[in-house]
Amino acid sequence: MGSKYISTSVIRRLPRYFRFLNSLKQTGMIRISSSELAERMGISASQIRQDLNCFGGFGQQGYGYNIEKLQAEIGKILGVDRGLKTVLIGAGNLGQTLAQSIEFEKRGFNIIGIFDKKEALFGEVLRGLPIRSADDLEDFCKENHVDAAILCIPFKEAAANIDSYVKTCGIRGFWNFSHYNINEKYPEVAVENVHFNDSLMTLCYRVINLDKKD
Amino acid sequence: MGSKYISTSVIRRLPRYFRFLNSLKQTGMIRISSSELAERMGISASQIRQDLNCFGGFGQQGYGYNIEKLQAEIGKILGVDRGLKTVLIGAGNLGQTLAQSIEFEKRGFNIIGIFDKKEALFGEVLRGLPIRSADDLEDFCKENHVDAAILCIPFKEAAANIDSYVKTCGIRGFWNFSHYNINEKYPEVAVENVHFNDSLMTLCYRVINLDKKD
DNA sequence: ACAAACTTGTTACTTTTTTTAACAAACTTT
DNA sequence: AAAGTTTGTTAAAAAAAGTAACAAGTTTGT
Repeated sequence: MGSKYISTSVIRRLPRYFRFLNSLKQTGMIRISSSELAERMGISASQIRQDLNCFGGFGQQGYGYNIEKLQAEIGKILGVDRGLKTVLIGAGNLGQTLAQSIEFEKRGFNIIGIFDKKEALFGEVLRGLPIRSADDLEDFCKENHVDAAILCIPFKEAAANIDSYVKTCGIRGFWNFSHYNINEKYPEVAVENVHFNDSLMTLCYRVINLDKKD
Repeated sequence: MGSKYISTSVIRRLPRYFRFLNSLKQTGMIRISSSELAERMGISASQIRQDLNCFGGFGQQGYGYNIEKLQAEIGKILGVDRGLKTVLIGAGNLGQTLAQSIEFEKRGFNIIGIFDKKEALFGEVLRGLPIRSADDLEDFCKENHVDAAILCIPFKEAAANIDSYVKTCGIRGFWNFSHYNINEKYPEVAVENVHFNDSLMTLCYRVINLDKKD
């Protein structure tokens, strides 16, 4: 199997290709060349060809790329149909909203359990799943293989429980909404951070300093 | 005023310094050297000194940095007390959750208006503010100077209204939860994207390819 | 069937960005 | 006043990202 290391910037462009090709597909277009795709996406043709080349050859000289096939290939690379077994940890305001509004199945995840500390929430149903006690998470993970977790809990909770999540529960991927730095302690797991506060502060800086742009 | 261009990586580290110094402050520590801060944060002392140096000298040779003062300085650089006048556009599931659960005032923003297309929502109160009709946004922006917008609307809505937001409303900063690429059309405004779907797909790829890490 | 026109996969090169190292100058402590 | 710290700053090194170029394979038109 291709075991080549792929740079972060390449990986981060894949979802955009995936989405873009999807919209092209819906217009009925059948094929596209790297240069036309490049122009439409506002990037360079070289970059597209080089990005794709990390994973293999999906086009044909003189023809270009079949849009549907290319999208399918990128989807396969990203693993959007893997249905990774996933638990939502923290069913507060944010956790509930994510559970209700995101199409996890189309992005490679399958939510199989929802957990919270707060007794008042136990039994409430979200996305067809009952909210369970966080105390039952370890047992749940022993009974069900769990690949990933969505972490919608405060920093302190994350810090206190990360050992359990990684070592006992065997979770290998985290969609992390807390500010706890998981990779510092466990560099071997996959982490995608979504740090609202940092993102906001960055935006604030940028608005204030618009004159310094570029 | 310092008009030097600051790289994105530097800016993105500032919020983390800000948060970290805050927690140190709360332990009662008064001063810290770049090398000790570096060790605690898991980065290099060189990098800290160089990052800070982009904005001026906040420490003292032989002494190090006064924690409270340094945090205050970084807060000032980020503009966390600017209270940028901000509207929330889109008060659906996500918009409501953000409005309710994020401390905007502590991150430099001041929410002064909430808008949505959906008539059923008009008048409902969020964060002490009534949800207004999206049709009134332009008028609202003419009466109130608006610096930034939180965009919790679908791609198509964003694409259809971005001209109004930028040109008519004069909004210069976007916290963008849609997939619409604002900077492609308006490179002159500040944008912070939060793309849940892309983030999820990236995580999926990473979990699947954990063996290729590093 | 053949030539002209395209377009990819791939390698090498260039540019930019990011990180690390080093050290004189300045302050603190004893 | 001397010894020990630690910064601000410049320069160098390393890493990453992006661009260009082209041989080889396809398609299209005649």
